[in-house]
Amino acid sequence: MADGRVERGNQTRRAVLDRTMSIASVDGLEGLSLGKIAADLGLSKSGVFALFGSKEDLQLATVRAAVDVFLNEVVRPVHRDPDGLSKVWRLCERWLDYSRRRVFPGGCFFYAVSAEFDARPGPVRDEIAKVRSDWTRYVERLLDEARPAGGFGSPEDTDAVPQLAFELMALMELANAHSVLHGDPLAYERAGRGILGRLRAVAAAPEELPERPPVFSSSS
Amino acid sequence: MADGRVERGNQTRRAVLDRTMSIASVDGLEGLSLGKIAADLGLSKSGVFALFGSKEDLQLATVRAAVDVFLNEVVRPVHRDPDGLSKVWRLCERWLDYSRRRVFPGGCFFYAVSAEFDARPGPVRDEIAKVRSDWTRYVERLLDEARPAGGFGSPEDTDAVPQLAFELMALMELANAHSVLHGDPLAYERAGRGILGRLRAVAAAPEELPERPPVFSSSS
DNA sequence: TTACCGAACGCACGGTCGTTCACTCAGTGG
DNA sequence: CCACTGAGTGAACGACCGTGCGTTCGGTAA
Repeated sequence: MADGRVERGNQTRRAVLDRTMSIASVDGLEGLSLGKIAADLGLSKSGVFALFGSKEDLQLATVRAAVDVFLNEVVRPVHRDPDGLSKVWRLCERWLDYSRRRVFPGGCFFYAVSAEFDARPGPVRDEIAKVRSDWTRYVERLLDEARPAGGFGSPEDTDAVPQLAFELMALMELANAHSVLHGDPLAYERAGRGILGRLRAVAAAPEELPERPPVFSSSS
Repeated sequence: MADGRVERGNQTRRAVLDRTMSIASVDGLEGLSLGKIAADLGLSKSGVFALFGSKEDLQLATVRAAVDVFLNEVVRPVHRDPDGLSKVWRLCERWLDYSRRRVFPGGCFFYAVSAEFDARPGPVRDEIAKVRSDWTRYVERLLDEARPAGGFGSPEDTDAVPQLAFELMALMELANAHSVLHGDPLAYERAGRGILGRLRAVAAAPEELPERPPVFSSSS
């Protein structure tokens, strides 16, 4: 089996999700409208509906599709790099670039939908919370793996890694928020500077990290 | 003139805005519904509509009302304190407490509506952007005023203040986001620790700042 | 008293929303 | 060949949306 009927369905689903990811990053997952999507893609409203079963299922599918994009854009490019704080820095660089390049037109997809659903119980919020936990744990794991290589924090300070992960993620997210709201690319430079500052402060070999982040805002 | 008729209108307006601020911090400004609000307050839909002129005007009025709450909760309590990094720290403490106490049930009002409107042009987004700029400038001003007192950064490093303001705000906002999404008060401790770390790193007299933030997550 | 003003109401409007249902049609598996 | 399945259609549904209009009522000012 596989080709023909079901494959056509998968392609349509993919096309729908490409649209909904873009829309949701700007207008939120609640801003998705079956009618609008159908009109955009030249389909019938009921056809789009039937492909996903319900609006909530469409929202969940959109979140999962965005995870896949995020993994391709941010996580996988550095996944095989050698452990160390340089790898953490490259991951952060990828993240800032993912936001800066507007892979999703509204900036980071997960920033938008987290803020939208963070206080609204339900399956969508649960999925978003799970995705964010996974991301947090991944950053912490990379920092943990950098410990023997770069060495930072005293071994008994078990909170150094989550604390540092928290600070890095905070800088990345505000860069996204500030840049999208004010259209100011300088925010990415500030975040990069802050991240490098934190990483160099704990690094056993700071010279392996750049002194300054790449410049995105040409003021000349 | 003044009393009687128009005063009654002002009281109703205040009651409406109290509701809309709460709703918007959870469901967003787009989640406001004239019908719902009217039903909640025992008014007619058209009555609520007439009080504000349009839904967009209601959204704008809600943002401005939230600014007033924010000023009362965060800014004014420390406004007369003596300049210095201690004042900056107290401001950050007030902010974290404002988020933690859920002055707005969905956490920080401006975090919610910024993420909602950051990529959606229009008067509401412009108002939100202006409010955030004002807040940023206030933090930077306090840091600037702390310079002669506490002294930090070389005088020619004109970017030290905005950079530090960016990092402090990033930590505060992620604390709010993480706490609302995951119900985890530990985030406030992490933010406080990060903020104190940054402030103590630049302070001429670090002993005037606490070593650790107050503990909010009782794990015992 | 008379004239006016703003709050608040009731009603109806045009539109959009998510969802349902019966249906066609084409590819799949026995 | 036949039975079946899933993609996609089209019309209709009930609910809710923001908005406009005409009106009522009570407080204000001449």
